[in-house]
Order: sequence, then structure tokens, then C-alpha cells
Amino acid sequence: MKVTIYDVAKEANVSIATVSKVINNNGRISEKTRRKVKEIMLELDYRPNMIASALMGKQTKTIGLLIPDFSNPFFSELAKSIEDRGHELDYNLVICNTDYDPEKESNYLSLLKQKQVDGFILASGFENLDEVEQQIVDDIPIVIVARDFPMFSVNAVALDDFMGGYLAAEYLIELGHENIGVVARDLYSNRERLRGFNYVLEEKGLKLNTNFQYIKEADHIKAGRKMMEIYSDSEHRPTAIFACNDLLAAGVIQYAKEIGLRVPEDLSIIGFDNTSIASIIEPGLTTIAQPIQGMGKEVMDLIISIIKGEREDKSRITMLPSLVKRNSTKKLMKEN
Amino acid sequence: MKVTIYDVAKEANVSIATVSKVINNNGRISEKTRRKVKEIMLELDYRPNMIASALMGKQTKTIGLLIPDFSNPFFSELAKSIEDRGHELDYNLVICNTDYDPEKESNYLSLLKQKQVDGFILASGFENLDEVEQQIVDDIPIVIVARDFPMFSVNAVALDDFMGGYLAAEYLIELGHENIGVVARDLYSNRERLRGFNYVLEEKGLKLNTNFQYIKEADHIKAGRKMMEIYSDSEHRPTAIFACNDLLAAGVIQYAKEIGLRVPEDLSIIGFDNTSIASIIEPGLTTIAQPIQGMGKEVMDLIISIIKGEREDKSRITMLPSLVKRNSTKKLMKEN
DNA sequence: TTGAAAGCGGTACCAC
DNA sequence: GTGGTACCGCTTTCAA
Repeated sequence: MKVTIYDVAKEANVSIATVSKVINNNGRISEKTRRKVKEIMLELDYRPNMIASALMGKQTKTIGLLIPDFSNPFFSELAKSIEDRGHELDYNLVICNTDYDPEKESNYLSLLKQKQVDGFILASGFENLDEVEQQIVDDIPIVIVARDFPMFSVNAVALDDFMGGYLAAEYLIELGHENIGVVARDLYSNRERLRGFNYVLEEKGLKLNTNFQYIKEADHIKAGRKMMEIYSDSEHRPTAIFACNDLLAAGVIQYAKEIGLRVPEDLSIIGFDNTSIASIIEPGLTTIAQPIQGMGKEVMDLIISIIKGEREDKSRITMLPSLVKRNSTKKLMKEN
Repeated sequence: MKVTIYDVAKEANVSIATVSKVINNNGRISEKTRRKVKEIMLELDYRPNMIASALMGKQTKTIGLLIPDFSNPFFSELAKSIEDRGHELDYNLVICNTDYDPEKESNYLSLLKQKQVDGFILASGFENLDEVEQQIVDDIPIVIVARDFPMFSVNAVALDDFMGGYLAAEYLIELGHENIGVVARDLYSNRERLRGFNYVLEEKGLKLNTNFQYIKEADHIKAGRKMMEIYSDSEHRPTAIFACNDLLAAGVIQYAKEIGLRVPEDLSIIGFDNTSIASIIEPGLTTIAQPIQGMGKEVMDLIISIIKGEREDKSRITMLPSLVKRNSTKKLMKEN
């Protein structure tokens, strides 16, 4: 049978109250009994049952992480960095894959609430924030990561997506491109990137390639391919593409090569995220880097400080993207 | 305040015992009271506190998953498939990234035991199985996945690694290659793959390229590059490489291209796992496919049946690999 | 400084 | 059928 606080108490000739105090390091205990009890705990290899203490209102040291899609390296790398920080701080993660499905999202939310997680980190879709607001009303600590919602009062660690799009456009234009296509999903973050992108274009008196449309496909590689197909079939094929994540960019590159376009000579491509695939594919992908490590750490630190009640006010931490140049982009050669 | 079983009982004018029976669908209850109670539960939006019932010995419906490295697509895809099946069966996953670190492994194991997870799925290193054996003694359900330990009596869902290596060798030899290099880590699974590989070589009277050595580097891409560097610097450069996972293969391809080798014309490469990166990189990677989806489902089903006490005996489910041909391999052109 | 006892929110046995 | 009640293992107040 598992050893409980009673076993320790009996063995040490003290009450369970006393044992509890030495476990939690509080209350007045003589140095002598404290040592004695500690000794017995070691001897019996006693591990407090966290379930029992959670029932008394203590924390479960467990946080729910909702992720839309594990198989996207951006999210798995983000999850890894969050988990890393959690491990340092002694928190575990219940990870849920939501497939961008609102129903799954709210199922998980209520299920994990039943399991008394200390808080939630949402990296998920949640285009509809009603559900989230409800949770906030219920006073569960929540932090949103990698997704910004300027219109809501939620704690968040987000990327400056506008700036990301801005950087991408700026660079492509600097390279001389004027006919540029975008590949994006109809998500808030992507819309922001697009907005930043268009901002620069307008500044320069340029316009987005008219074939632009939001992709629907769930499989990003395929979606990238498909969108590139649309662009390449059009009369005025873009000389450069800005893809709103690395996976989309990979799809674009694949298709471009298949139809005989050289990257970057015939087509420059810039991605977003700077996940591991950016350096795996060929040519190396120029991309807008998200500080994934940093975001993971920040979001974990933020939620824990909220759980511990260390902050009253809501915070929004905005991280800045940066341009990582590799070989998928090149100065446009004027054909004349 | 959260609504408890007492609130429901009071509101429905019954005892908590009755409510409990309704919740768990057991005991004799009149249809009338059952309906009444259910109605009240809905009305009050009552959610049983799983912590409390866990304390009474019921399951937590939570399983610990130990993974060595999230950022390896094989593991993130495996985790995803396990999570998927868990979701269907109403189990959550606490996912832990162990970085192949034995200390982290045992930390997590004991921590999650304190949290009363119903069982463990280990996809982790655990070259040293002492720890695992200890847990088995403690009677915690454990299943090992993607790692076989023929010498231990543990439940497992594993791949036939020997056969994987066998298939790889067979194919390369069929293509006419005779000087073949291997890239592998010193892990049980990799050793098995190598053994299967060598088995075929010997059959054909061939021998592994003498520059073979186990890689040490944690970063698989880099490790692949480094190993390819060793092979290419040697006098008798192999005409084909068998890399024990797709990431290693990607590294090999990168380096090969950088030094001007054409893949597959000058060098054929075959990977292992058939993760998403096999179709992302260029050329598409010929690889030995692991049935990741299937393994995820099997391992989840297996652990749950153990948890439910539906099986007495230990089982070892062996899944079979298959060869997926893409463009990184080619018939050897005899130079004469 | 220590310990008795009242919970926390359920489950399950046993009377009625 | 239904309800009283003793737990599960721990925390916390309060008295001694």
C-alpha cells in the first residue's frame, strides 16, 4: 500500500498535523521534530498525495495547454519551450490538440476545469472569444499566446504581427519586387501580418497581386501548393511570395520547383515563424522569426505569476519579430 | 462558489448518495428521481470534481506521456496520434519532454505518480530500464512505445526495427549499391535497425562502410551533416546512406548537396520514420515508414485496457514498417 | 510547539 | 429505492 501522512506520523510519533507542517515548511516546529520527521519521510520514501492537497484548495501544479496543431513545427516548438520552462518551475502541462475546432476547445476547457488545472495557456484558434471570456468570468487564470486580441481584455503574450508583415514587405521591396503575392489563412494573426504588409506596399504605391485569397485547406503544405498554382496560372505571375508561415512557404517552394521555376532566381519566397523547417528545406528559407523560446518562457512566467496572485492587472506582452535572411530571396533582375 | 454535489442534492431534495448514483449510473434509482436530479445538474451546470473522486480511488483519466524530444517530428506526430486516440476515449495526456535525460525521466515518473496519473506511456530513452522495472513493481500501468526491449517483460507497442533495417538494405542492394554507410545513434532501436541492415549485407557478402560510428550529437540535423562529412572525406565514399531517422537523413542530404554531390545521382539516401519532413525536403526522401497513427492508437488502447484491468498478461504488439519510395534513391550507375 | 478535529467533494457500503 | 455515514489523504484552525 502507498505510504501516507499517517504512516509517517505514526512512525515519527507525532500527529499528522505536525507532519503536514514540516512538509509545507510552515507553522512553528522545533528543529528536533522537524529533523526527525524529515528523516522518517525519507526512510519511508513518502510522497505527499497531490490529489488530496488539491482537494483542500491547493494548486495542482498543472496547466492546460491548448494547441491547434501539433504537427505544425511552430506549435510543437512552442509547446516544447513552454514545457521546458514549466519543468524548471515545477509545473506540468496537459497538452490538448484542438485541430482549430471550437467544439474541442470548449470541451477541453471544461474538462480540464473539472480536473482543477491551475490555469490555461491558449495557443489555439479561438477566433470566437466568447468561450474564453466565460472562463475569465469564472476567474480561471488564462493567458493567450501567439495570438493577439487587441479588442479583448485578456492576458497575452503575442507577436507584433503587423511588424512581421511590415518587415517582410520592406525586404521584398528592397530587393526590387513589385508584383508580390501573399499566402495566408483567415486568422487574426494572418490578417495582421497582411495589414502590415499592405501598409508598406501602399507607402510605395504598390498593390498586392490581385489573385490573393485566403486559403482554406487544413494541410498547410497542400494549401501552399494550391495557392502557388493559382498565382502561377495567372497572367501576371508574382516575382515574390510572402507566406504567412514556414509550412505554407514550403508548399509554395515545392510547387514552384515542380513547374520549373527556380527559387530564388525566378521567384523569391519569404516565410514566417523561423521553425526548424526553414533551415531544412532547400533553398534555406528567408523568414520572419518569432522568438519561440522567449514566448514560451514569457507565457509560462506570466501565467504562474497570475496563478500566484502576483498581478492584479491584465498584461499584454508583445514580442518583436525579426528578419532572418537565407537563400529563398534574391534581388529582382529586371528583364529589359 | 463552485457548485458541488451537496448543492445538487439540496436543490433536488435528495441525498448526496442519490446524486452520486445518478452521476455514475449505478445503484437502484427510480426513473423519476433520476430525471429530476439530472435536470437540476443541468440547471446548476454541475460538474463533478474529478479530484475528489480520484481521491476515493477512482481514475484521474489522465495518462503521463514521456517523450524524449518534441522537436523531432516523429515524436510530435506520435504524440499527436496518441492524444487523438486519448481524446476519443476521454483521456488527457500530461506530456513531458525528457531530452533523453534519465534524471528527468525518473523525476517525471515520480512526480506524475504523485499526481495519480492512471498510467504511463513511455516513448522515451530509458536505455536503463531499472527505473521502469521499479514502477512495474509498484504496479503502475506502463506501456512502452516505439522502443522494444525483448529482454524485459513490459507491455509494449513497438516497430519491428530489424525488419526496417532489412527493408532498407534490401532496397539499396537491389539498386546496385555495394558501398553503403549508415548513420545511427547508439539506441536499442537503432542497433536493431543496423542489425537488420547488416543481416542483408552479409547475406550478399557485403560489408558496411568501415567509417561507420554511432553519432553522439543531440541535434540530429547537425549529426547527419557531420557523419556525412566523415563519409565523404574517406577514401571510399559510400554511394548510398541509410540514416536511422528522417532528420538525420535531412542532415546528410544537406551536407551532400553542399559539397556538390547530387542526390540521388551521386548519392542515394534512405531515411526512417516517414515523418512529414520526408516529403518536405528535396528530393523527396525514400524512407522506411513507421505506422505512426496506428502505433498511437494501439498504445493508447493497450494502456487503457491495462488500466481497466482487462488484461492479465503482458503484451507486445509489433507493428511492421514499410518502404516508401521517393526520389532520394536511384539505381547505381556503374562507372566503367 | 504540538495535536484534535473539521472539512475539501466525492464514493460505496449498509440500513431502512 | 433512498439516505446515513465512514472514509480517501491532506490542510488548517484552534485549544491545550
